[in-house]
Amino acid sequence: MAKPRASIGSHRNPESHAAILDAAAALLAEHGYAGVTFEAVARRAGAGKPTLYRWWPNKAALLIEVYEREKVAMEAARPTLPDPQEDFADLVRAVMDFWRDSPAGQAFRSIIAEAQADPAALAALRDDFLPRTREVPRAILARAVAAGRIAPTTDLGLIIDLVFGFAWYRLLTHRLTPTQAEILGVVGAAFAAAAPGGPLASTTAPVSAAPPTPPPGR
Amino acid sequence: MAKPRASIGSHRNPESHAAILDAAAALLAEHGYAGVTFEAVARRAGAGKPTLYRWWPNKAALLIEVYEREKVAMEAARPTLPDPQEDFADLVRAVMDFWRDSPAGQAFRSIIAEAQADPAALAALRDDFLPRTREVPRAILARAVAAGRIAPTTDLGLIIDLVFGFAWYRLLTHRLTPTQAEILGVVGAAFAAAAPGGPLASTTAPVSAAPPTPPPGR
DNA sequence: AGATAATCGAAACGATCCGTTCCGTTTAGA
DNA sequence: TCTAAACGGAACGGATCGTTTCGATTATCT
Repeated sequence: MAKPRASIGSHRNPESHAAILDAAAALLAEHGYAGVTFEAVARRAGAGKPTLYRWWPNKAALLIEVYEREKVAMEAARPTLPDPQEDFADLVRAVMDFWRDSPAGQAFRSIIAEAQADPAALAALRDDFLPRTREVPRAILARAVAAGRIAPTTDLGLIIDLVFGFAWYRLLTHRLTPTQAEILGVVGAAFAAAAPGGPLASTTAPVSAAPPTPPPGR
Repeated sequence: MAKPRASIGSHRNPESHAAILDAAAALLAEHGYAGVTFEAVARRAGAGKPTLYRWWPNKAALLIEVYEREKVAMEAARPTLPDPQEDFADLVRAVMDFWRDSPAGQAFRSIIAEAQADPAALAALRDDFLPRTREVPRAILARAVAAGRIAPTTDLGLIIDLVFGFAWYRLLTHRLTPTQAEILGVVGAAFAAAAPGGPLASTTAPVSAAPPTPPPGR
C-alpha cells in the first residue's frame, strides 16, 4: 500500500507475500468473496499479477492460506480441558466463534464454495486441508476411547462428520450463534450414541430400532 | 437447438421455459457450475438473454428451479414408513441417493456455493428454499413426538440441523456413499439423544456431563 | 569478481461474460 | 381492432480473466 517493493533477488519476497495475504483478507472482509479478484488483490497489495499467478494457482489456494494464517492463533489460544467430552464441545464452540468473529469464516465459506465449482479446489479441500483439520478432533475422540467413554469399535470419522457437519451447516446458512445448550446437546448426543452399547458404537452392527432390512424402493 | 420458437403472445412461453431449464441442467452436468452462464444457457436453449433476465434475477434462482423440478419425482417415489425413525432414516437415504444419482446434486451444491458469494442467493436459500425443504423431516419428527419417541421439549430444528448437517457435509465433500449402517447410526444417535431423558430432550436444560459453566477463554 | 538465474512490478493483449438496451415480430386478451 | 406483453437477435460498455513481454534488482553459483 505504500513504499515500492522491488525484487530482492532470486528468492521469494516475504514482504510481498504478506502484503498479498493482507490485501486478500481485507478485500474479503470489505467486499466479500466476489470482491477478491487477483486483479484487485494485486492492485491493493502493490504487487504484480504475475507474482500472484506465480505462487497461487487459483483463488482457492490463496484463500486457504489466508484462512490458515489466521487459524494458528485460535488453536493455540484454546486450552485443553481434562474431560474429553467437555474438550470436544469447547473445540466446537471455539471453531464456530472463530468463524463468526474473524474474517476466517468468510474465507472458509469461500473455500467451500469454490470447491463446488473447481475440481482442483475440491481436491485441495478434501484430500489436503480437511484431513489436517480433522486431526485435532480425532485426537480428542481417541482420548475418549482410551478413557472408555467411547466404544473402541466406533468409527471416529463418522462422529466428526456428524458434529462438524452440524457446524458447517450452520456456517453455510449464516446461523453461527449456537447457544451453549445446543452445542452441549449435539456433542452430548454424539458421545452418548458412541458410548459402549449406543447406536454409534459399531459401524457394522445393525441398530435395534431399525433392523438391517434394506429399505424398499430404488 | 432446433426449430425457432417465437413469441406466443403476451404470455410466458412454456416451451422456452422448459428449453431453458433443460439447457441449464445439461450444461451443469457437462461443464459444471462454471459452465452455466446466462450467455451459454441462452445459446443452447435457442433463447434470448433478455428472456432469461426477464424471468430469473440471477443464476441461483435458475438453479433452484432446475433442482426443484427434478426433486418432485424423488419425493413422490418415496413411500412413508410406519415407524418414524425408520421413515426418517429412509428420507436421509433417499435424499443422498438423489443428490448422488441425478444432476440435482450438482445443482444443489452450486446453489449452496452461490449463496456464499451473493447475499440475495443466501436469502433465497435460507429464508425461502430451506424452510420449505425442512417441512418434510419436521413432519416426521412431529409424528415421533406424538408417538412418545421424542420428548416434546426437544428442539426439532436442532435435530434437523444435526442430521442434514451431516448430509450436507458429505455432499459438499463429495462423499455421498454412506453405508446403511452409517445412516442408521446417525439417525439412531439423533433419536436416542432426543428421547425423553436424553441429552437433546430439552433445549435449555444443562447436560449432565458438562454443567453450564461458561468455558474459559475468549 | 563476474555471470547466471530467478524474482519483482508495470503494462498491455485477446477473450469471455456480464447486465442492459434497443429492435422488429408475434399473438393473447380487452 | 388495438393494446400490451413476450419472444429472439444484436449490440453496447465494463470488468475480469489468464498470459505475455519488459526492464530492473539481487542472491547464488562458477
